[in-house]
Amino acid sequence: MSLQHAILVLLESDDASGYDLLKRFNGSMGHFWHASHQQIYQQLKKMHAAGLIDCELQPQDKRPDRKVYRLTTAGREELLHWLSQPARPFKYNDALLVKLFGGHLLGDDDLAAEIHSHRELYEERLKTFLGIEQRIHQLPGDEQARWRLPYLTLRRGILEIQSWLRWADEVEQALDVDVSAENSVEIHPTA
Amino acid sequence: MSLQHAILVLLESDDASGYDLLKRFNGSMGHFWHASHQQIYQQLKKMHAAGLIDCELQPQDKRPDRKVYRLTTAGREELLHWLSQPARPFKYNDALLVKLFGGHLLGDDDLAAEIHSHRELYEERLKTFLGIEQRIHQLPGDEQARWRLPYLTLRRGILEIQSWLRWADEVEQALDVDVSAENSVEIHPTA
DNA sequence: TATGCCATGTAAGGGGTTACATGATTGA
DNA sequence: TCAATCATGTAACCCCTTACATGGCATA
Repeated sequence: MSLQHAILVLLESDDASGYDLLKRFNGSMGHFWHASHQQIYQQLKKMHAAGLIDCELQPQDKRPDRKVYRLTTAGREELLHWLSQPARPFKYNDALLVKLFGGHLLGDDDLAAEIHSHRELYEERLKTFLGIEQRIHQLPGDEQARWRLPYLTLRRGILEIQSWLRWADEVEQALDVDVSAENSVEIHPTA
Repeated sequence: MSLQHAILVLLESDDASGYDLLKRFNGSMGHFWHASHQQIYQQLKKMHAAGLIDCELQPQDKRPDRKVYRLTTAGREELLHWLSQPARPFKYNDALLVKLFGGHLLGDDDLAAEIHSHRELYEERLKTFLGIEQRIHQLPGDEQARWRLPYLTLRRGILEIQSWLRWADEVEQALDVDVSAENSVEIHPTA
């Protein structure tokens, strides 16, 4: 039920098309909310039918038409109502940890390889987030003030990934895998 | 599709009823997998129909009968197959951060109060996890070895919460709310 | 020539949530 | 007496995923 409210939050700060929203879910909101394009288009349809958002068709030449959505009064009220209620605590459902939990059926190096590939994903994301943080720090003071709350959510993303990486270090130590040798197994086989 | 595999992992280490599984999802797996009792019973029915698990009925006096499930060969194969494939990266969908992101529609003290109530949840969980960690540390060496992988998942839970709490400190500083005065507003109003 | 971006959708099916339902025992 | 624990489920609904579908423009 919260994708709706995530969309309302985004539309409150700016009118947008489904495609715009998708990009924002992959961008400024990407570290704490995920949504696929199908989800978004379906949800927009429902919200429009429910009167929470208006739609204006913007024809473009050489491009498909854009349907630009805007909050209605009812949408704004729904958003304020949702904000006034306690947010539901987050539910973790992490397949990687299920795998590790049952990992005695696998070899330690298989587990280490899995951790390693996730690590690469997280390291890349961390770079992106730190880049965004840099850009926010370089904004003039009043602009920075406008980004105060999104900045705090970004900080969550950064601290989260850093903690994940520290955990991955622990795991790799525990699995006792020589990471530095990983790419040279065939060249320098253990004697 | 992964609840199924979480159940397979749990049944691999021990036969269990739906109710047992529920307790384990709230216990040793609680920090990385959540499942409701309806979800579990429905899933068990499907898995039984698919031949992944067997069921034995254990009558009890003064208690409802228990249906105890056990992996079949097909179930074990499915589990091994799933383990051999890369785990899907985790998807964050955190309503609290959506709220903070759109929090300019709310007052800073409302936001701080929300963070505060989540903090209480997390602090309690951290205590529980640290307690479990202590108990694992006090086990004899061979028992400790058996808990090696679940222990690593527990470490993830601990590091995760600690990083959340550090973030909450940052947020509370940024919101500039005097936390120590929170419970004494009526007694000592700001002059 | 192929990939990726722009921009929108539908349809089927699977998964998850909410509400409803039962009923005895034990401890505060 | 009230709530919690033990122990199971059904039914309706909503949400999300997967696959399918279109089609032009720009860049490598």
